Amino acid sequence: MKTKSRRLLIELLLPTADGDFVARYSDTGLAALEFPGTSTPRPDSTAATPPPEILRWHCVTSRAMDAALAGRTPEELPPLDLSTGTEFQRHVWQALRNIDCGQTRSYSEIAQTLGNPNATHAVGGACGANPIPVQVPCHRVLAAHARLGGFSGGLDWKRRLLEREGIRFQGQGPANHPASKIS
DNA sequence: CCACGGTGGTAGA
DNA sequence: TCTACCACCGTGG
Repeated sequence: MKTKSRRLLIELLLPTADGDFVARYSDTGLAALEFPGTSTPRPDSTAATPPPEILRWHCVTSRAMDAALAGRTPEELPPLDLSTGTEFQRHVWQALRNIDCGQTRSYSEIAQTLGNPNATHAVGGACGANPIPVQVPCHRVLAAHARLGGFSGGLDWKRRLLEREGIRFQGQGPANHPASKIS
């Protein structure tokens, strides 16, 4: 394996009802997804014609986004290239993928799943480093007591995604709530 | 080594 | 309910 030949990053515009996302592909699959307005305003075209395979993946990604943004589980996903993260991060991302649509987990629950019950804060960091938001559902991770918690892409997006899935959450009270727990 | 987070929990105001 | 602080962890400088 020497030099990871994944420098091949092709950017493609991904129009949705919620705006134009930008998808980036490596030679092994979808490597990143960016919310509308954030970064790369133009996918650019200098990169000649993308390989047919990538165009096919992009098609799948497009359908997957339409479904996800509508609060449904995509029927098919393109191969995901999550090789960029550290091992810990990849474990977290994998755990995120195990959360079904409409369900949630807390940062500490994810930490427990990884067998590292005290790495809750680190889990938050890994979620923030998630290169493929929406499809790798980092938005389904809430803080303790179903509090909203944070979100790299902006809390407005997190709320929207959760609402589309019919998920209920507490107002983002900045403080903790020792009382009334949800069992 | 140090500082910083998408945290969690406690203790006081 | 909100702020202040501490404990814990993985990352990056």
